[in-house]
Amino acid sequence: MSTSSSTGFCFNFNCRDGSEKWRRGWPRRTGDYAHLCDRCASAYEEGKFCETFHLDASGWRSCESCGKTPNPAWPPPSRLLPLQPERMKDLSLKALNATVASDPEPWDLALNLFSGFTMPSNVQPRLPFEIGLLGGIDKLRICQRLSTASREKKDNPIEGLVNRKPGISTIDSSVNGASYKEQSHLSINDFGPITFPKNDSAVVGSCMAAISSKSEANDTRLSAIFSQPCTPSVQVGKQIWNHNRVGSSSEVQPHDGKSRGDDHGQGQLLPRYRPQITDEELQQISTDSNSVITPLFEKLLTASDAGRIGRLVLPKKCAEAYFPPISQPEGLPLEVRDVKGKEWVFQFRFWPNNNSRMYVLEGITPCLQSLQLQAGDTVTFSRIEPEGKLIMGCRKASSIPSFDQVRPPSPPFLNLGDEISLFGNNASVLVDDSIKIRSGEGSLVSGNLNDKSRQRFPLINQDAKADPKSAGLTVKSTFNAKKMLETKPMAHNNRKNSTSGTKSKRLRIEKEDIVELKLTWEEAQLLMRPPPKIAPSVFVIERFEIEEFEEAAPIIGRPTIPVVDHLGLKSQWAQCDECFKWRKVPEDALLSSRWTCSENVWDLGRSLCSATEELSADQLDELLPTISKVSSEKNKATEDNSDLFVGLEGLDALANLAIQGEGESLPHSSPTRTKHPRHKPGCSCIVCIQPPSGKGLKHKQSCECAVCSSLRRRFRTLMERREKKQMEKETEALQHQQSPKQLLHINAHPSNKTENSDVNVEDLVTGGCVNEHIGKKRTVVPLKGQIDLNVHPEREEELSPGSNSVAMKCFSMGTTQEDTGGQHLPTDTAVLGN
DNA sequence: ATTCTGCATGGAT
DNA sequence: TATCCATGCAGAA
Repeated sequence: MSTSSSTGFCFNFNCRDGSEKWRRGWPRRTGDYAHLCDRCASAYEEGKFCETFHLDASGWRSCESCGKTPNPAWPPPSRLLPLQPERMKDLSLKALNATVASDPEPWDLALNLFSGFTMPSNVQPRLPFEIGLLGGIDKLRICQRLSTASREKKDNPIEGLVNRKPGISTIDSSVNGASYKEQSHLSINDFGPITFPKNDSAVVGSCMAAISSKSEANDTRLSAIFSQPCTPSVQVGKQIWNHNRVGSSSEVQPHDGKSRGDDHGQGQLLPRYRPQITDEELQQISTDSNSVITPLFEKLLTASDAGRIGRLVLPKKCAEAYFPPISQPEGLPLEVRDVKGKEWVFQFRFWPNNNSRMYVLEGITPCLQSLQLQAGDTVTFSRIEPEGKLIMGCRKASSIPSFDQVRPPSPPFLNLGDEISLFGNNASVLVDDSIKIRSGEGSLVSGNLNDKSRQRFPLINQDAKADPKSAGLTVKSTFNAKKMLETKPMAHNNRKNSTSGTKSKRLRIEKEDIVELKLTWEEAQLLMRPPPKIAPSVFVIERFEIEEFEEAAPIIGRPTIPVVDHLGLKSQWAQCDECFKWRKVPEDALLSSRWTCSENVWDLGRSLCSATEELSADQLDELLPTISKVSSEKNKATEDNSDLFVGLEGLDALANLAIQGEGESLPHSSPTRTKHPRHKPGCSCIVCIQPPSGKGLKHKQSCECAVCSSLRRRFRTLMERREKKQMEKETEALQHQQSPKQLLHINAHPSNKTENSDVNVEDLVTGGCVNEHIGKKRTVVPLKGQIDLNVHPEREEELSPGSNSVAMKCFSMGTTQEDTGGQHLPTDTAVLGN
């Protein structure tokens, strides 16, 4: 075997050794040869590839350790792959072998050719299809399957291939000590593509595994699951469905008289149920090196699935294909082991539904909670051999491509309902008529021209730095991210994802799996900073000045208070998140959303919280008259809230605070104060995943998830504020004594002429915005335009009217200060020190 | 009042 | 149109 020199990884995906010296493996369709590391090349040459996933052998090879069959799906060692004559005497697949190619790429070809299904390149799917090896009373099914297959072959060339020559195979296998010799028919029920390794010696690649039996009944159902590679990583598993749980042969018969797996001529499982288990997940599932794992199917958890009802709706085809047949609605207990090795017993049952069945797994809540799964996550069902046990794996939503990635490509101009994803920040913007984003040069026109309170705005990662390079928080990069995502074909074509309806939105939101930082459009505006040294062009639409950045998009950073001193020098005041002292920073300083004195690199003398504040009390009062008042009001309310939870501890209290915050985030006077659907069983929002009864999924004290981190931060802020209560009261008293002062209009930047606000800047960024929501219980002016990411899209018009342009302009932010009446107040009025 | 249960409904495909 | 399935919902517990 020759060696070649190139960089990269071993073609054995499960090896992936990096090397510069490669040995030649199997010939590829390109005419080239797969390059293998020494170890794999040796294994290849010796035909030691195995279908068993050996944990201790870094891949699917070294079958010396178990003596099992070569991996049929592995890119075949074309000359050396031994057959398994005992198992596969005749599978009538030679015709197939002549049709499909041998190396990995033809798999892809076959995928596209046969099913039109393209796997994402970033996953290593195990796409099983089922070959039923039927005997006994299943002969009836044979006819049905063949019939079905015949109907389908015109649509599925590969099945046509199979059925063109319906093989009857004699299978001699030994499973769990039982030996069976069966005649078998091949029938592909699911996952149409089927290819088999070509053998240069014109021998069919060993392909079949998975012999199952049903010992009590005459029904012997043999099936093989083949994992289908789309990359050089190819793995195969076998399904041995042991029907021992099936109590009687009466249950063998499907309810509708059709064969199991017969789906009325629509023989394939939907792509969204195809398992896309990664090697890592397989490793997680696998308990020992000799275990054989067959991914069966997976399901994205819906709100209903993950809710407290504890019912997981199973895809009908999957349930009928991979779970034991049931004839009574009561179903059967089903033993399942989760990836942690914990054993569970679910009730596998069905409900009659529209002359059909709806299969569910009942009692999954404890398991889901144990795995910390929620809506948007994915559960996978696999079978592990030789135990034949069902294994339930999981994939957190954060580890799979975002829903956003499955959105179909859209033209450069975003349309209503389009969503922008802030790359890497779990942030999203629902684009509606309140925001138009121009593509192309990445320019942004921000403005709310005729809003109907449909604003939604990014969930800002509080830890995101203002630096656009690190945070990717500019709208420009956002859009680029979207475009990037659009270019990625996504195979996980969940039906919900392709819709823009209520459910899909809700699900998408739930999947976001992040703390719900509600931001109004105004708040978001405050967080936006013009790019340094870029002057926007300003135009006026309906009296509103709109800034447009042709060259660069604004970035998002910490709001500050711009000031101009008596010398005309501009600077900003920024408040430390830790000590709440105000520090002066340069005019063009861009601060992270969370900023502390330690980051005050411009004034090292005040780079510690212990350093005294530059401003005297009077100066501070002058700087922050309105803020103090607002703050005190908030604190007053916050204090009330905190008292409510004084008896609670830790995250329970935090969760309750969050619940309070959510509940109070919208005008409580309005019957539609929350746009969240009723918190009912099935709801998996942050509120509902904290069961009121105290049971269920809880975040541990040590939990560092985004939710908990944010809640802790909020709680800390809350407590700190409480300690400052006395000081705030004094300030408030002072405020009352003072005649109304000129409002201090805060803007994110002196040049930002879009809007002003008398909001407490700190609240916006330090998590105080949530405190503010808590405090809203006591405030008068509703947070018009408040963005509730749980908002019901179709009820958005129910939000209080007038939250559009006026809210956009006024930034009342829950204050009771005088309304600007929609009049534009130039930022330039926010001058301090003059 | 809450949870459980079984089925119905309706949107999506 | 038929089917699937996510979720609603009413009655029971």
